[in-house]
Amino acid sequence: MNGEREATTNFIREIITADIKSGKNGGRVQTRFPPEPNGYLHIGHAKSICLNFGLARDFNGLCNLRFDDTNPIREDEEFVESIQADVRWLGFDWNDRLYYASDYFERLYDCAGELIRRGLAYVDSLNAEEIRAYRGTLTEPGRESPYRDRGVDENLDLFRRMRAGEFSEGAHVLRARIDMKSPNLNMRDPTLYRIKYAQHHRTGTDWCIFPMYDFAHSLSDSFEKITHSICTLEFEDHRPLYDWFLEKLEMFPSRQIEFARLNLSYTIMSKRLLQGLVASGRVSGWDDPRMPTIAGMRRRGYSPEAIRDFADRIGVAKRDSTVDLALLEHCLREDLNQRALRFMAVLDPVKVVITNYPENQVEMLEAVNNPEDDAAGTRQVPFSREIYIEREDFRVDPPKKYFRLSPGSEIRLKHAYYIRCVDFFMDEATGRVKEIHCTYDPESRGGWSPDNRKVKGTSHWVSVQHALDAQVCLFDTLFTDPDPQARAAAEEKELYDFLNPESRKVLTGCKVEPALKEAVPGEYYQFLRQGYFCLDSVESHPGNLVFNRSVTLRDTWARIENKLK
RNA sequence: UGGGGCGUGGCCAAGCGGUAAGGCACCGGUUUUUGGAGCCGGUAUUCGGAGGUUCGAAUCCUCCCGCCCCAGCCA
Repeated sequence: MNGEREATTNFIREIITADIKSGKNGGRVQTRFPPEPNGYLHIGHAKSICLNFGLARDFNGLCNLRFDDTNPIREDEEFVESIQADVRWLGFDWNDRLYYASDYFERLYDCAGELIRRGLAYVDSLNAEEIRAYRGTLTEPGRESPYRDRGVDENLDLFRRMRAGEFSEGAHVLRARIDMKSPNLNMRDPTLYRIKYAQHHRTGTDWCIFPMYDFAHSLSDSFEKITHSICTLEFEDHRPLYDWFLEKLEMFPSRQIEFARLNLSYTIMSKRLLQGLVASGRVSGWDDPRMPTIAGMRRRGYSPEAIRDFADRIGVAKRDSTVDLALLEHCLREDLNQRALRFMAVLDPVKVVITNYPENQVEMLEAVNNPEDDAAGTRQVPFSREIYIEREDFRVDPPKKYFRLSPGSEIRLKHAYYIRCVDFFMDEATGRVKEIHCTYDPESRGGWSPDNRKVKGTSHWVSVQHALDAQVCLFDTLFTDPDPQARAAAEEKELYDFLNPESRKVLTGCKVEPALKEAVPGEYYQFLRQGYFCLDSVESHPGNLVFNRSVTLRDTWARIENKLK
C-alpha cells in the first residue's frame, strides 16, 4: 500500500506499542476481523477492517478473517462470499488464515464440558421467560435458578443429551455459574449454549446446540492466539466475561479492546435497518449505489484507496461520534482527482449551431486526458458545426457574476474555440431554449487567441453527430436528515419518512464524447465540470451506457449563485 | 438513586503537568483552457461546569452536569 497517509496515533496503537516494549506475547501482534455472515459489510466495517489489518501491517503482525457464525438462523453463504470479496477489494489479505467459529464447535463443546466439570457451568431448565425474570433488573439483583446446583454428572449427561437432540428447543440451556447478584448483567449466569434445530450454512444438521457469542468469541480468539481483540464499545460490559472464560479455562489470554463504531451523517449503519431497506425494496439491493455498504460504494464508484484514506483520517477513539459525509466525499475527490481520466459529457443538452463554421467539416482536436498526470496523455475529440452544451451554461438573462454563455457573450469551448452567442430560439411549447446560434473565432483553435483576450467561461461540449447517448444516475444522500434515526425517534416518525426522494435521479438522453465507447466498469472517470463517474456494473451494457455519479466536483458557482439569492 | 464508558472549535481528532497539532467544513486572497485541482492566509485566550493542588493544569484531586451502552436462548 503505497503513498498511504500516516495514521495519527491512537490509544490502541499506544497499548500495542507498550505491549511490544514490555515483551508481552513475545512481541507478537495478531488481530482478527470477525464478521457475522448475516449481511453485507458497510463503511463502519471498513473502519474495523482497516484498523485490524492496518495494525497487523504496521506492527509486523497478522490479521485473521474469522466468521462468527454461531447463529444458523441468521447466517448465509451469500454473505460469507460477499464479505470475503469486500475485504479483498478493500486491499487486505488474510492469506490462509480464514476461520469460522463453526470450525471450533467440537472444541467449544469440550471447553463447555470442562467448565461443567469444574463446577462453573450448569444446565438450566428454566424457560426463556423464567430466565429473564430470574435475571433481575438494572437495579435489582437476580435470583439463582433452582437448577443451579445440579451435580456435575447430571449436567454432563444433560448437556450430552442436548447435543444428541433429545430435547426440544428451549427445554434447556447451558449457563455459566458466576454471580446472579453481579451489577454487570452479563455476569449473571450468562447462557453459553442454546438448542436450535436449524440448518447451519457450514455444519448442516450436525449440531443442534449452538454456542452464544460471548463464549464462542472469547475462546475463538484464544484458540487463534489473538493478542489484541478489537471490538466496539457496546462490548465493554462483556469484557469481564470474556476474561472469565479464558481465566477459568486457563487459556491464552487474548485481550479485548473496545473502540467507538463509526457513524456517518445522512445514512444509517445498522445492519438490521439496512436489511430492511433491501427487503422492503426501497433500494435495489445491498449494492445499491446509495447504500453505505462496501458493495454499494464500489458500484457507486468509490475506490478502495479513498475508503482506506477515510478510515485513517477519522481516527480511532472511544468517543461516540458521527463523521461528516463531506470528509468521505473529500477523500474520494482527492484520490480520483489524481487518477481519473477526463471526458466531456453533456448531461442536459441544448443544441448550439456555429453559423460560420463550414457545414460537413469535422476536425479532430487534442484534449488532455488528465491535467494532474502528464503520463495519461491526450486524445482526439471530434468537433463540428453543431454541438451540445449544458443547458445551464446558457442564460437568456444572466445574473451577476455569471460568465457563461448569454446573448452577445463569448466563452471558450474546452479544447476547441471561442464562440460568441448571436441568437437563440425558444421552444414555444415548453418555454425553454431550443437552439443557440453562435459564431466562432477561427483564430482561437485549441482555446487560445492570438490577441490574448480573456474569456472567463469555459464550457464542455460534445459534437452532435459524434455524440454517444448515455443514461446517467445522479445520487444524493439516502436520507434528508443528518441523523435520520434520531430525528425519527424525536418526532415519533418512521425512519422511512426521512428517506430522500431525490436520492436517485436518472437522466436519459445525455450526450457523451465518443471516446467513452471504450469505458469499462471499475474505471474512474471525471466528466469535466460535473464530477466523478463510473460505469454501472449492473445496468450498463455495450450500446447502452449507464454511468453513476460517484461524487460531484466542488461547485463554486452554485455557491455564489445561492448567496446571490 | 445498579454497572460500564465518554465529554477539546460546526464535524472528527492529537494532547499523557510547561502554557491548545492536524484533517474536513467554512471565510478571504491567488492562480487556472474544468467557477475543478493547486497555492497562501484566517477561524478555540480556551479544553462540559465549579472548586482545589501547583510557580504552572485540557492534562492531577474533589464535587456537579450532560451524553452513550447493558435486563436476547442476537452478535
